[in-house]
Amino acid sequence: MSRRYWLMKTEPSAFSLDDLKAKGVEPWDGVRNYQARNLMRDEMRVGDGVLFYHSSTDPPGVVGLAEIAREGYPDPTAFDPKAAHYDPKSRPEAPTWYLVDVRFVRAFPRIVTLAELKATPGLEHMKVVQRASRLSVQPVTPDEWRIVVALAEG
DNA sequence: GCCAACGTTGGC
DNA sequence: GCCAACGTTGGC
Repeated sequence: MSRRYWLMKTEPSAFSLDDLKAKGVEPWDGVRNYQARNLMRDEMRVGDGVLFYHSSTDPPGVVGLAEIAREGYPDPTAFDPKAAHYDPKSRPEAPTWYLVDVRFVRAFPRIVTLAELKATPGLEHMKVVQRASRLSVQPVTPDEWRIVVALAEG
């Protein structure tokens, strides 16, 4: 199986690429969406590439690269009554929610804004450019990956 | 702050 | 199982 590619969204006020750079590796916890859960639990492999996307900021866009550092495992924050994303339906013996660990790779020399993604031929089918795209973990094709990296670093 | 899109919940 | 109401996301 060859390396695959993903886009992962985060609000930088909560967790930014700089935060990931400081930590090195971070568990991507708190995702409570079944499509995103399925991708993290079933599809992501160690070494897969991640476009790191900042949302709910001005401007939103891809700010750098990360990679999958650990494959899917149960999200411990779902079991913790004090955690923000606690889910009593998820139990350790039958977990509902999964996460992966993400490792910092590099920051782009400049942000590739959402507006730029929308204006770039070849990226029309990226989920993130589609209206009201709420999925916080999205697959990216190899061509889309190359185009975005070339925009930032080309 | 607005609001469209979308996922989830709950009444029936 | 349907679907209206509701909550959340996230761009603008």
